[in-house]
Amino acid sequence: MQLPSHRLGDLQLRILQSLWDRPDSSVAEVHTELKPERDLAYTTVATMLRKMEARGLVTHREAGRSFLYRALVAAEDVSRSVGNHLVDQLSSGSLTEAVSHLLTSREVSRDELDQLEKLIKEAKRRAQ
Amino acid sequence: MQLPSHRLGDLQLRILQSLWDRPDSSVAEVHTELKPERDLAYTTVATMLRKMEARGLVTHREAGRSFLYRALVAAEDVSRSVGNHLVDQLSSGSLTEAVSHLLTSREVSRDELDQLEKLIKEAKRRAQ
DNA sequence: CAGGTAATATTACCATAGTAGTAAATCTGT
DNA sequence: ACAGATTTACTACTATGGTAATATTACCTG
Repeated sequence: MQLPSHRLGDLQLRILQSLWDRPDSSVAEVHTELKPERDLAYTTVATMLRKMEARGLVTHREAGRSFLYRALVAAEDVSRSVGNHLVDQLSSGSLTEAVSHLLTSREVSRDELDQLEKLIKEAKRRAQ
Repeated sequence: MQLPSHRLGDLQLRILQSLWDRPDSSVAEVHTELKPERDLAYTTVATMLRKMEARGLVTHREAGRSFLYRALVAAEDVSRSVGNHLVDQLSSGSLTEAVSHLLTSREVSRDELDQLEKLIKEAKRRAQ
């Protein structure tokens, strides 16, 4: 599953997330969900979905007079790709360096740090 | 320091990194450094630098007949911005979720995990 | 001084993300 | 049946990143 490698725009990613959450969404549903964060015209969402379909990112089926869209790329694949890209950008590929960047450049709560520690331990156990 | 924010292209970021590493580089020097990874024409680098200057990302001074470029944005600022953007994209802003994504979607060596653990402890101590 | 070389300046082109207006088709309530 | 609403289709435009060829200018060397 080599997802169409080149970069997804912010809007495209956001739309994908919406579709992962609620597959078989109509344009109206996606538009409504995005409404609070981005005040886009209805046709903007529709056009974007069309373009994304052309790129193989989503597909649709008809239901009555409206189209129900569904993501064609898996959330994990996109996450991995986005993450890898970022790690490459941020630190030429070093994961620890990337995380270090994140830790030092953000406010990280005590709670989050605990969670992170737990994550590492998890990963270690799994790596065993 | 509101860096002319988002969407630095890959090439632009790469050029910035080169300039952070070696300020006052000529076009030729940047070009030479990038040569192994990307086989770009000399003029491509020159044009990109010009465009980046127009965007306020870099500046130059003259030295003889050539220009010496220097980054105008700080590495930390760009790192933070890029990192924040990633965390937003990957997990709507949750750092731990983002790191979790990174950990599960990559091969992470035992050694890296140890380093990560150390990072967390560091951060905890600092947060005290 | 001539000719090569190295540097910048100008110009151009393509792809794609984002945005949206307008048109056409279709449904729906009164 | 007609008005309004919903929906897709088509078209278009801006911005930007990336890429580079060509033109011009300036310098250096024999």
